[in-house]
Amino acid sequence: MKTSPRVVLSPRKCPRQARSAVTVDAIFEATLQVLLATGSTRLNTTKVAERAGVSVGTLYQYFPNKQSLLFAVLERYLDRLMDRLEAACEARRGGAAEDMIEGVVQAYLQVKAEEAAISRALYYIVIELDARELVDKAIWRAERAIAAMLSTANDGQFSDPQAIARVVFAAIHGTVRMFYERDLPPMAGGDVERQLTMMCRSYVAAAGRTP
Amino acid sequence: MKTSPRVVLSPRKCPRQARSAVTVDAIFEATLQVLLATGSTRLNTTKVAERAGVSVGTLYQYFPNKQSLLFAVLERYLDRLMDRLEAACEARRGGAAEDMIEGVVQAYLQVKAEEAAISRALYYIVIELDARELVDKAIWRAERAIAAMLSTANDGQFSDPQAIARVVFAAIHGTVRMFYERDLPPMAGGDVERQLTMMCRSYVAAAGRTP
Amino acid sequence: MKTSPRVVLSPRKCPRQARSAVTVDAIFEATLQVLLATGSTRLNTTKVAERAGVSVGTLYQYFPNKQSLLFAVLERYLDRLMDRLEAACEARRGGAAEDMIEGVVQAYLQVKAEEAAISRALYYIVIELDARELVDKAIWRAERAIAAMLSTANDGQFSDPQAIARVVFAAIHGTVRMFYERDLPPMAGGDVERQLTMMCRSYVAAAGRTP
Amino acid sequence: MKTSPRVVLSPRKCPRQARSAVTVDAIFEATLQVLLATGSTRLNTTKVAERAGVSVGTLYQYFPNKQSLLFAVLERYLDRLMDRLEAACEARRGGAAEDMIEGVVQAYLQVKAEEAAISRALYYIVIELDARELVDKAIWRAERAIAAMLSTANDGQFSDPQAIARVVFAAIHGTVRMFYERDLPPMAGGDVERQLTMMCRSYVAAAGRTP
DNA sequence: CATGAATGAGACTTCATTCAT
DNA sequence: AATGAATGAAGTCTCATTCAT
Repeated sequence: MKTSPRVVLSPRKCPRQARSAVTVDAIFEATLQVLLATGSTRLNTTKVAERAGVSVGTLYQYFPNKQSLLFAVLERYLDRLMDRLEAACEARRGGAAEDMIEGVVQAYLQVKAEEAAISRALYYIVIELDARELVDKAIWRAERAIAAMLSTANDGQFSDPQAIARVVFAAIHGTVRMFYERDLPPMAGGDVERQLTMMCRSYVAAAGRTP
Repeated sequence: MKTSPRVVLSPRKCPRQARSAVTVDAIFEATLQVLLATGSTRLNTTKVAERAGVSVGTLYQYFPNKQSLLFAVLERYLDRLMDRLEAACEARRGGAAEDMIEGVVQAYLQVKAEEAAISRALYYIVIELDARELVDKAIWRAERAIAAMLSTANDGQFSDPQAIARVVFAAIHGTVRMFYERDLPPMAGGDVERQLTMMCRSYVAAAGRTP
Repeated sequence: MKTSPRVVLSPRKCPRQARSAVTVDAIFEATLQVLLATGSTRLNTTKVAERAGVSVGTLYQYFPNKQSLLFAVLERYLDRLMDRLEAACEARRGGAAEDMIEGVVQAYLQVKAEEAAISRALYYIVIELDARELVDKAIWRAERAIAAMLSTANDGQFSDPQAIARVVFAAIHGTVRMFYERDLPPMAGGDVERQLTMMCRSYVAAAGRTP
Repeated sequence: MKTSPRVVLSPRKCPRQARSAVTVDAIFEATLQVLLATGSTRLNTTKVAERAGVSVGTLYQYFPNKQSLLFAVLERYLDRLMDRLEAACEARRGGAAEDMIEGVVQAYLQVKAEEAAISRALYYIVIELDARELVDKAIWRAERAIAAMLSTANDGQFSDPQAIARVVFAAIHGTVRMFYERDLPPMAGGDVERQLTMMCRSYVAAAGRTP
């Protein structure tokens, strides 16, 4: 896929009619399926359209080019992922710092376990589109959510919750990626969680706080 | 007319003459350069051959197909990376556990900083080739090196150094990846290092040890 | 980047629109023309597409690969050839055995004379594709047609018409091939026919029959 | 393989030294092996040289190009085949006409049975090189041998032995090719022979003779 | 709006042949 | 003489995108 010559990444039109929304949804779903079934290299617009039960022409009415499609799919995925993380953080506000962190680890692991394959496949898109901005935006959401949660800790105030959140999220995300990217978690799932939790807890505990 | 191919990943022939070795090296080097200059999606065998100053035919005399070339490049990169990590671990044997870990963090950050771009570009190859085995092998080397180092700690024996090593490496690797994959380290470099160090130190400290 | 192909011989899609049928026909026709004009070794998909007045892409939309194209062309040719032979056999039912055979010889020679060149060119395809099955199917049709005709002989019943048909067809086909494959029939056309007819007549006469 | 621009078909040099003869023989043998093992499309000079245990360069010292190699291989094969047929004819001189013919059928079937695969593979070369002349020469040898044999019949003189020989050989060769080209002779081997013999005997018997 | 046939640039790969060593 | 590394033209096939119906 060629990337250079100034490509439009935003979808062509917002589906106003119900029918359109269904079509777009089908296309999104089809993209993921093709991605999983045939791999990212073999993904092409014709296959996606076929799977979605529409013609290529129709696909191109909703997305001006392949990149915009992938971009939209990625965006939607990240949005939903972060929605869930935010919800998890909100649900845990007001507890003890270490417990809150434990909750985040748990939530993130669970979400990722459910969709390890999709996650992996989409990573290809990130590189292909150089869609780092989109990922950054997602990371910011995650950090903000975690930081906001940490601010409500009932056992002391962090001097820089944002910084803590940043490292905690990096550690969780990175670790999880490392284990789930390999198909067989070489550690029993529970073990990863325990160790990762221990690491984050001890980090949070070590981070300076004013009571 | 082709009749029924077969995808092979191992290189085609070992260069017997001195001339050949030079050629193969040039091809490796060219691959990295093209990868960095044009991105992984734009990489094609013609460009690589051109950059290496040879003809496509020559390239295909050493690698039966594009995949085997990328595979070999990746393998070589990971080998060298792990060589450096192992050296760093060995140089720090026999210290206090937390200090050793600090050293590893430092070393890994340094290595990765030097080649963030290449590292990122190669990650695409991992996905495209589904070369997880190769990555796994590298990870094992890293874990073994760290575990071996931890076993020489002069301030107490870990009950399961392998497990500690695993999580520590995952955290370091994951965190680093997250920050370096975004071109601009959003944290001052020093800050990442400080926080990551703190996290790993506190984890190691928290891990059970028998004096 | 290709990952793992698979050689398919069946056509890719059935033309649904009228336009498609025209295209496919043009491609068939073009294949034969290129075959005759440049020889089988020089035949390539680009030339065929050009001759057919379409782009390579179009060609590949109907045939997944070069082999399937050649296969289809061969199949169509054999089908038509056998259609004509069957018609000739049917038209001669109910005569004297030797006369019927004479008719078959005549018919086959005529058909082949008309398309000696194509026939020769296609033979290369049979070898290249190892499309013996296709040829076998055609031979079976021929044998069945001849045997059925022989069964209607008004001058005695053959004990094994199938066996007679088999040898008769082999002799006719083989002999014809031998003479037409060399561009210049070294025997005056009439002479071949006369001799071949004599051979087949005497064979049929010699074969056991019950009045 | 390109065929047009005036290509030299004769071998580059007649091996004068024993060593050369061995090399050339090895190359011939290797060509057949590669032909059988990988098929005619995949046959290439490098593979042949490898199999023969020499380098491509050496191969090109004996044959100016690929075509001349194939040409030589074919020529040698046909020569040997006809040597055997001639021998068979000579051994049967002076018998009854029908018995002599029976002998030829027998001999030809036996020879071809032994090397059906090679025979088939070489046929490709005939087409690729358009080496009909070579084949014609072989056919002439066969016809001459059979005609000469027929002239010694002790039971009557044929008016045109050459013509009889021509048709008999065409029938035998064509029939045999038809049955052996299909891997599985659909008739029990003995049955082919019996029927073919009957056909040729009755033809020879029917052909005019002066006692 | 939808369809799907058509396009064609461009990617991968092969292989006959040469020539420096 | 022998070797085998290097060449590069040519062939096969893919796929994003357009447009007539």
